[in-house]
Amino acid sequence: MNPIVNISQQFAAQNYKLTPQREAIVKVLLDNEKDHLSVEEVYMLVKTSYPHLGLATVYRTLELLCELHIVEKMDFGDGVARYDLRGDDHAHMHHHLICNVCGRLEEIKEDWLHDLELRLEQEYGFNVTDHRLDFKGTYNTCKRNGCKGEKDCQAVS
Amino acid sequence: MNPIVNISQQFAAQNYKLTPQREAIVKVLLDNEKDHLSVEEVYMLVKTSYPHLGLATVYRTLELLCELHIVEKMDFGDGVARYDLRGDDHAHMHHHLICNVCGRLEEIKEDWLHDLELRLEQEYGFNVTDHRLDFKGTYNTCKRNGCKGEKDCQAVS
DNA sequence: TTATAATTAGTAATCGTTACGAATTAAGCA
DNA sequence: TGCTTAATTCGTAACGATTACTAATTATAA
Repeated sequence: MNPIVNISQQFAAQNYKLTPQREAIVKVLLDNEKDHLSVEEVYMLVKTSYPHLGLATVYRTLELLCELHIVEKMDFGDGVARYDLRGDDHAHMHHHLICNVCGRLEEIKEDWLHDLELRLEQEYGFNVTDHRLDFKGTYNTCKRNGCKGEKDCQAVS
Repeated sequence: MNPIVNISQQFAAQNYKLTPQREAIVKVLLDNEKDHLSVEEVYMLVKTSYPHLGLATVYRTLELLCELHIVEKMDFGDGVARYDLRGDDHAHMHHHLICNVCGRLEEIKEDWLHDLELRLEQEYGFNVTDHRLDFKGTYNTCKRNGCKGEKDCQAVS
């Protein structure tokens, strides 16, 4: 199905309207599905198709999309929130590799935590609804061309 | 070894001084080893033993401790940075369970990611220097007593 | 059309964090 | 001991991301 139509229906189902502003924002997200855009980035991109749109609307819309589980808010500790369209499927198959050298961010869409989550249920009595798994490190290919060295003290444990 | 002495040596090794202010902050961290204190919390706590200490000093000291790998900065997406003393050992055995109902935060000190990190090295050519693994969910014991329901849209993927 | 509610725009306020300049303390050396 | 220099601290101003607020606009429904 046309993703815009699909999202429009999700809006309607919760008594929200897909206004032109909201649609423009959703389109930016769809056009940049591979990225994890910050609010500022969405704002810049959306301005090309909807110049008068306000920053606050971007914030509000992303929050709404988040509430509707259409996008996912994430925080890589760089001081800005980032948003990503959330496929219907891979809620639990969504991990990140963040390169210390070039800053590149790769997504891994495999379910690596299923067994661990079973174990949490059984051993800890903890029922997982959401998780987050990020790795920081260096690509071997990056190491070769002028490594800037590891940045200290990132807000990722 | 006395942890303060140990830390004092780590300071000296990098040509930093363990001033009374810094020592007071380290003591707060040692006294609350189980918690993940925010800057504000450290600030409040340290004021009982060192009333004149300034907030900026807390920020600067925690940053320094982070640089020396004595503490670890982390971000649970609640808008404030949190800090935790970093045992010499469990750099890779440090995961979190965050309860949706009561907000309780439990630490898991087992190395659950070793195999995955090997796989990243081999399959992705990615050498992990740091990682982060947080689970959100509910404790079964919590569910029974007045569940507040799942909070939407936390900045944890 | 008119009344009501939802949405938007623009901007002020908030809040965590960082930067800055002056004051204080410590260290090195004559 | 005094003097010089560097490190550290303090208080606060500045900053940047986000949120809150008010007026204006748009849609909805009687």
